Amino acid sequence: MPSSVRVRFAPSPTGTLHVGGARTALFNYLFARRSGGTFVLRSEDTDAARSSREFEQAIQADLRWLGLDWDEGPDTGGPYAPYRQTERADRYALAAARLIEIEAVYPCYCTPEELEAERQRQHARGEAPKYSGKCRELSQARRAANEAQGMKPALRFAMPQRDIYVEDLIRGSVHFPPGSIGDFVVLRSDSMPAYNFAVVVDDSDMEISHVIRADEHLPNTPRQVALFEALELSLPMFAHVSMILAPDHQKLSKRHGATSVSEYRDAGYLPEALVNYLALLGWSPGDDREFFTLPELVAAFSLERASKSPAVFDAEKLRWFNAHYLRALPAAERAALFAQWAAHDERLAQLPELRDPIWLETAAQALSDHVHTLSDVPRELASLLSDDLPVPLADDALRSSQAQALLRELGDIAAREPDPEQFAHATSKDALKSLGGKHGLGGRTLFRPIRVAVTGSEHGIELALLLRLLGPQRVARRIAAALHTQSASGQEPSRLP
RNA sequence: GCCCCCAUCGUCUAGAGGCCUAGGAUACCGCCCUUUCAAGGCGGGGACAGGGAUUCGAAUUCCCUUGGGGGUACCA
Repeated sequence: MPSSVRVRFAPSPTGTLHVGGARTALFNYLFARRSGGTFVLRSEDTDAARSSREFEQAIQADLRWLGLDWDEGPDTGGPYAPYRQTERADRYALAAARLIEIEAVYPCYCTPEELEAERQRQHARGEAPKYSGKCRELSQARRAANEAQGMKPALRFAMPQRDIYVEDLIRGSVHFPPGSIGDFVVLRSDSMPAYNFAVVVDDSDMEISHVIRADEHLPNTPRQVALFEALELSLPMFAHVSMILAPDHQKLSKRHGATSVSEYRDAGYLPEALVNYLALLGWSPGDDREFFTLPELVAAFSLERASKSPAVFDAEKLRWFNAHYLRALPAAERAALFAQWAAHDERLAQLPELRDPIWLETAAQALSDHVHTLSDVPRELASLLSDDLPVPLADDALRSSQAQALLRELGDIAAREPDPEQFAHATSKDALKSLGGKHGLGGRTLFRPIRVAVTGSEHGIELALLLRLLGPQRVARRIAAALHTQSASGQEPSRLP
């Protein structure tokens, strides 16, 4: 049997791509690629008030950034075009006509206000808020009268009163008892299809074999199943993956911080980190592997290993993945990214170092263990290079006469060797050690005063590398300033114990 | 309210009746490495929601309770 797997990701372009949507898209993509099937992108844009082409474009850009490409879609076209619901009105009209013909639907003249009032009443009485079905029994005369008045009815599906079973690949057989679902709208009064109807028509038209979507759609599925059956269409397989929750176990929303893919891109996350992290939310490979490229995910993926329980989005772990991928980047690639991010920062944009590829590669290498996201880059570079940032401390480390003598000599070297290469050579690790030997300093008593003098901080990257990145002029300036600050603080030089 | 789903360390998860004194990752803590901070290595604390039932034996099967989430729209 030719396994023609066809799956779809069907976002509604009413916002940017959410991490939850990205994960759903990823699972669909992986399933399609794994099985040699087709990945379809469909735009569910029937909510005219909230949908826009801008969002549609933005979602596509985010998917591409993640590395997820689709075989058929609104932009690429395909044998089942169009892939935008607003362009498929004729398909819905056809299916609606069929439903009218078999009397599976009826016109409903209730206004939104009436429906809302009805829900209120049901709520007050402690009943399940579902449509009463009152328009179901309207006489032909009544309907004709309403039409004559110019009332535009919605088309409502008469939900069959029987058991419905949804066979779910992840959850097994799910049973919905008769009477638990009210009649729902299929075609709105403006002739736009409602979600449950459009989905069924499209999934059938596009010969979707597997519907892989988030758990929140499971309660909708019996409606869709009823529609499939009323239209005598063959059912796709369903797979409802667990939802992604915020740390407070609520639905992930803006108030929890970044939720959209573009926010993570703008915050300096790498797509491979986000993909890797998202893949492991609600799915596991079954072994202890944790790092996966997209092709490796394709090879490892299966729906059987998708988990049923909801997953909390852990921004810390995503950061950890990102730091890992940043460190693993080839040096030249990392340097280019660092330069790109540094260029956004006005403090850094003018610095000549940022146009020196060798310098950049050295800096990117030195800083790579200190950077979790690319947005850390400007801050790290600025604290390295900006002249107004680190104020040299009057520090214990600078108090000893040996340390001050050492710094004076290092300052002389910096003044004497204006050429960066020569200076780097003169301040290599070995050179520093022998310099320290001359002054009776070694280990921390050697490195700490230099570090404090040139950065104002006790912590940072390896010292020889630091001096090389700062260059002779800065080093000379900062040592002079540090010695000045130290003597101005009124502390007499003291001998080391 | 009603319907549906879910339930292992704080978090992501492994675990398909004996391999579990419950494994890995993250986060946290300690040690090592080291000129410091990181990174890395090693180690530590930390979980089967509760109660019944089935079974020689249950994290694993069944039922109930509790808790969490979702749905109940002319949103998707």
